[in-house]
Amino acid sequence: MLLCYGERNASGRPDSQAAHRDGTIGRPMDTNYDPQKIEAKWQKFWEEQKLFDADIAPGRRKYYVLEMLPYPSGDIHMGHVRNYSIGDALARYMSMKGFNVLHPIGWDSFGLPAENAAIKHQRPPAEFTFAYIDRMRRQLKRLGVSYDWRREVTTCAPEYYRWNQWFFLKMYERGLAYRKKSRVNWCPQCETVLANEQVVDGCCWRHEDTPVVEKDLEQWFLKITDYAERLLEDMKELVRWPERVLTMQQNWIGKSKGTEVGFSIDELGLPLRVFTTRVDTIFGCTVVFLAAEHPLIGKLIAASKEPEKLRSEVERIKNSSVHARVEVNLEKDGVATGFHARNPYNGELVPIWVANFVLTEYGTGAVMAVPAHDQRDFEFCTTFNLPIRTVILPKDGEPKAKLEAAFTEFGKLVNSGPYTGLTSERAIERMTHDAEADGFGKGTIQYRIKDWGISRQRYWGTPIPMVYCDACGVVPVPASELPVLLPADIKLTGTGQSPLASVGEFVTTTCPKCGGPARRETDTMDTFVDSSWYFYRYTDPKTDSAPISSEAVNYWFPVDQYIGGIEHAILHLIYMRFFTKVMKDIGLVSFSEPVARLFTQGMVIKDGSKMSKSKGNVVDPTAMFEKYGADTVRLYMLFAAPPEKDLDWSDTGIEGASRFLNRVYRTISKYAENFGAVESLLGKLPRPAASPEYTAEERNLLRKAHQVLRHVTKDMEDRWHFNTDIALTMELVNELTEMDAAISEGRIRTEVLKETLEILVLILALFAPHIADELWEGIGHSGATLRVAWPAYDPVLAAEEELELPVQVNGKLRTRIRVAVDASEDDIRQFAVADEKVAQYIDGHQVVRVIIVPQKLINIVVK
RNA sequence: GCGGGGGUGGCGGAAUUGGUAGACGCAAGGGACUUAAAAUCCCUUUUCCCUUCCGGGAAGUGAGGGUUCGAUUCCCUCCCUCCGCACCA
Repeated sequence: MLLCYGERNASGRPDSQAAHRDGTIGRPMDTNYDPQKIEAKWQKFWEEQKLFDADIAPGRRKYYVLEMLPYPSGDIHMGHVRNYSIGDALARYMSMKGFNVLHPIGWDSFGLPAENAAIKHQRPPAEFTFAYIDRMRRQLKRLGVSYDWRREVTTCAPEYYRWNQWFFLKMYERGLAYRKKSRVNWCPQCETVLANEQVVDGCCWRHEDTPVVEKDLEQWFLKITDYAERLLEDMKELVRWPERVLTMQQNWIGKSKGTEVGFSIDELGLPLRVFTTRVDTIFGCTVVFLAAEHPLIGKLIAASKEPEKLRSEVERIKNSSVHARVEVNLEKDGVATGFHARNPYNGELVPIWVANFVLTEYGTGAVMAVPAHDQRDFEFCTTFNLPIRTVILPKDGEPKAKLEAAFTEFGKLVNSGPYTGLTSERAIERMTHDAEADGFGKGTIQYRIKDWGISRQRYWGTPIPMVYCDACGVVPVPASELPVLLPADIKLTGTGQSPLASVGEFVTTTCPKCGGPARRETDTMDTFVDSSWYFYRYTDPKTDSAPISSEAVNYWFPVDQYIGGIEHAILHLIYMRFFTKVMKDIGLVSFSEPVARLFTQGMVIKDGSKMSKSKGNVVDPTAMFEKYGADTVRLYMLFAAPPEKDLDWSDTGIEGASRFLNRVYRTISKYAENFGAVESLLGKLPRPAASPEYTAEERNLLRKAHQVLRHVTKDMEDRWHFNTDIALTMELVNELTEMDAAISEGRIRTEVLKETLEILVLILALFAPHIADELWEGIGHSGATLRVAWPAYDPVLAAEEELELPVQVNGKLRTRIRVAVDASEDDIRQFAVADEKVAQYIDGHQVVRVIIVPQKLINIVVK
């Protein structure tokens, strides 16, 4: 039925694909749409053509599309399919626009699930991991995403993780990696430590029902706090990031400006510093609170008249303190220490209490309590009958006779010695200044963010490249000796001990400094280290003299578009920014922010909740590929909702997507005869002078086609509402169906039909690339659509000639009139008033005003 | 409590700068084709009301108010819902 490439070659046109050895390329279209056959055919062709291989091409505009790399859990899920379908539509569009597109993928392949599976089945984690990677790679290839597979990065490979170790050593050199004993969050399920970012509502981020417990352990930390200010400051560059993500990061960093004030413990003559953002309220301070873990507590107990009693009381507070809490609202609790603190502003002595809501890690671990102007202090002092003194009045208003809650707003100072009468704003300034002048305090900035604890007592991660020597202490492994390899033979027990500690040949080593006997560090790194820089490695995954190659990074960076789930808003996306800043400081890169634009897609949900094994509502993508083909699954993913919103999976919805592709296939295969010799005018702007006069029917068809092309082009540039792009593509197919008679009877010339079908196929190439390539071949072209330049729409053809304008009388729609696009306002007015229906509504009334909005509507106002 | 989304037919969703509300798809109902079924094609489908088939009217985008010739869109008050943060001094 269709042309053969043989025929066309006979006419003298070159066609490299006709000789393709496979034998399926260049054959006529089948009558029926067979996605399995078509998708296999084109995936093979793409691979053989090295269609997605991207190389540095100086002078050519590049575009780096990045999607979050998957953890190899064994099977891809619908969230991946959605993420990668969005990325692929963009990558393909940018390729067709002529950009040199880098579109890589890799595996976030260290981590707990593989280790847990390994313990269960008594097989090495590497075995699971590599088997799963193979399986998921096949699944992703089945999806047909335009990845440059030569650039695949696997984070658990020594060639990759050695550079994690290298970064660690660089940070250690600069004092950014350090070890300290600290209270850590421990997940009894994971049998390891969690970063603060990984604790959600007091529970583990992976085990929502498992409360985190606390342990004191020697841990390695990365000093992200040194970068807190820059992480905030550089957000100015992130203009193309979702506001939501920036806000979440801002809250996480939690900058607050305040004053540190030196109180002193009167009985012991010890200094006691507190941090406050409201130094203007300090004359209302009636108590000082300590956290139960405050470093001075020991001394207080020792000096106490009743040390045992105080010790047990403090122990009680510790147990009820905010650390252990899982539920949201904790009763205020505390105990008086019997000691007193002297307020340096007025010399007053106030009692020192230990309170359960005071955090050790924030500020100085001690706070001045101003019950009249802080709600928490108010609640505490009310409970324990401590004095409350008002020192701030509302700027315009009387104080309440009886306080029912703290007045926490700014106001005017009273009862505040020399500062009485000042506004809060002025007082904060003056009082901080005076403290600095007198040396008992200073203005400071506090951050909520804490250093990033990266030690994990697990096996399947990057070994931390440090050595403990009895003579030299803690010694870094020299960079020349990297990687410190993860031993392959190991028995995993899951007891909570670092598994590496039981591997004698790993632990026993010599000191790099003195050559004496030494032990290796047996903790491994948090896997978020791996994902903090993997997207640099893609640009030159084989380079082995440095983590990155400057030439490659300079060409490909920044990442033009990063696409992934919102769940990484503060974890991965803040670590990644931190790493880049460190890389800048050590001279590896010249910029501060790696990602120019971020897009966070919505989740795929079913029956109202996120797909999960426990809920039993998981839809397996590979089963869908088998049933409908990858193109249908992609099309449905993009059609069912705009990409930033959650997407409801519907079994009948995907049927609709499948029906549509079948319909497109049928429609095109029906018309696509004899196209070989015909040249369309697509993309030729302006149309050549000799181009044909179109009939009304031809104009209608071309108008619709170019309007759809216009919409899709504009949408791809910014808005990404693929659902509307696909809806319009459906409208175009509907239009073709409606014009079936005109086409069959030859009233639409072949070049017009061909142009329309070309537009249809090239748009489809973004969302359903396999069928698009098949149809592209079917209508007389050769090769992949990816190599076809994205066609420019013709604004003249897309323009409407006649409009249907709604006519309103007093804002109510009464009729519609058809007018030429260029009709004058006078003409339109006359038309409208002359209309029979309109006349009914204005008869007997006075026309007050006639509003004509060009191209939009007419509104006649009557009285 | 604070911060940020969102609320449109039976369902997913359109309406991009204030200008025809419900595009497109799903589901449902009816019809054609078929021995039959599947597939496909055609028609109907916001609600209510009037009407003898033609056709016509009113209401309608969470609720109430405001601005405007005109509001899903802008402003105010409130309700619901989702997400993030949450004793951070």
